[in-house]
Amino acid sequence: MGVERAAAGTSAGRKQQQRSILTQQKLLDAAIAAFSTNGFMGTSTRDIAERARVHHPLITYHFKNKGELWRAAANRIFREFNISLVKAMAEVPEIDPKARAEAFIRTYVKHSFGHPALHKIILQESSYPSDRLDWLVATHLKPLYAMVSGHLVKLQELGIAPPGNPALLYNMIRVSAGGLLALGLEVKGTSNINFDDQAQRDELAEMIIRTFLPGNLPAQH
Amino acid sequence: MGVERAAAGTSAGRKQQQRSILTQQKLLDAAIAAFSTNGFMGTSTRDIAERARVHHPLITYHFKNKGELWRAAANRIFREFNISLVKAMAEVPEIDPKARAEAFIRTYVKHSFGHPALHKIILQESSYPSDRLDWLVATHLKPLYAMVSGHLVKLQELGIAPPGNPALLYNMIRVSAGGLLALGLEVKGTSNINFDDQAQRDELAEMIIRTFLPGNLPAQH
DNA sequence: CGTATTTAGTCCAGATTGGAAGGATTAGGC
DNA sequence: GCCTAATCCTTCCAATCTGGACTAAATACG
Repeated sequence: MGVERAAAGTSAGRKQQQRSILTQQKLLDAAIAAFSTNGFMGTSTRDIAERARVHHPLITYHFKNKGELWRAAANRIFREFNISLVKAMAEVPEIDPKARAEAFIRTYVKHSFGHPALHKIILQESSYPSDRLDWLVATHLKPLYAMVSGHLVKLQELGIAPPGNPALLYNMIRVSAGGLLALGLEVKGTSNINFDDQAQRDELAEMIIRTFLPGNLPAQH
Repeated sequence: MGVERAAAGTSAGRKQQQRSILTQQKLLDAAIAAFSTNGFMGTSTRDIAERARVHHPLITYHFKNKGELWRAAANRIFREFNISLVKAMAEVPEIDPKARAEAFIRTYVKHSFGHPALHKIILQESSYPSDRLDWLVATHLKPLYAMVSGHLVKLQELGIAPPGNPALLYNMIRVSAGGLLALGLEVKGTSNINFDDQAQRDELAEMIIRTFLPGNLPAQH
């Protein structure tokens, strides 16, 4: 997994050099930044190379072409997100569904701010049909929803989350965190909110929890 | 107001011809469609002209340049939205704040689906700083928020809307409607939701109301 | 030290860009 | 029904950018 060199299949030869994986990292960082602000079509390989301070034909060398680079970038974004998620969820007791949901939301919000590309890429690709969107949905988005869906329904049954179509609810929560982030610049201009401020980020997380998980766990006995 | 011909200032001459305003309309429609899916930079004037089935130099003639065309498009989007809003609010009794808020949300959702560009344009422009974003915020977004803000605080005081920073709440509501719409293609792929279905749109509106306006009006006496 | 891997440097053929210029056409006012 | 301003069509351009191919130099690994 991870970053794979796309050059000729020389699996028997020497091992990958250090500087190679370094430039790959630089290219991925740059690609994520560029793609998430300008979209796939709006980004040129030259722009990416420039951001990475690397000569642009190296993209071809390391990633075969622009499309593969995009996919590698998306993979990294979601891999990192999944790691965050797994780590956070491991710290919460299995038996308390509300606490788990809260931890999920806090992690989601926190990670989103640290890695805005997570949402921006999705938004960019959602604006028109493409193979990339199909791939994104099939590879990353659908599995994520599948993982969360069951828990969400359970929260609704317990009266913790508001009733209604769970898919709608899931997406409302998602955009409340990620969509707001994507609108960061606009929100900053329109109201007095500035998500550079850690306190305001925390406030958003708590607000989402308060709004979407208003109920309490029924008393045990 | 409205569409203004940007050609040489011949205010004393004849009046605007019918076919002129027709092509302007066609260009505006096409511009809105193009800009909202591909963003300002990702859209070429030729693309717009092609969609409008009009020769591309006519853009220069009617709107001076690409930037002015974008502004005219944005103006039309928001003008139409405001008209929808005013019309809907006129039908709700002034004294019932919850009913007014519900009507606002229903109108917002309904209009968003009929005119997806309203949100897509904002999202497109929010992804990086630009004069266009500044203009959008100052001209349309900030006034809208200023109009709503007071009412929202009142709803919170009445216990109808959840407590917390009203600006955050406002934006959460906004993206729950518009952001979901912008993600339409993705949501369709990920879950079983299809916003082409009127019933699912209504369900979204009701869900937003249920979630963001959970409280009831205190009994009068 | 040799060799496979990685990088630098060049080049390309084509497409696209926003916009200018000038002649043809149409419609509105008289 | 004409005359003229308003509108439209056609053509052109110069600049820039596109993704990617190709070769030679440089570098690090074994």
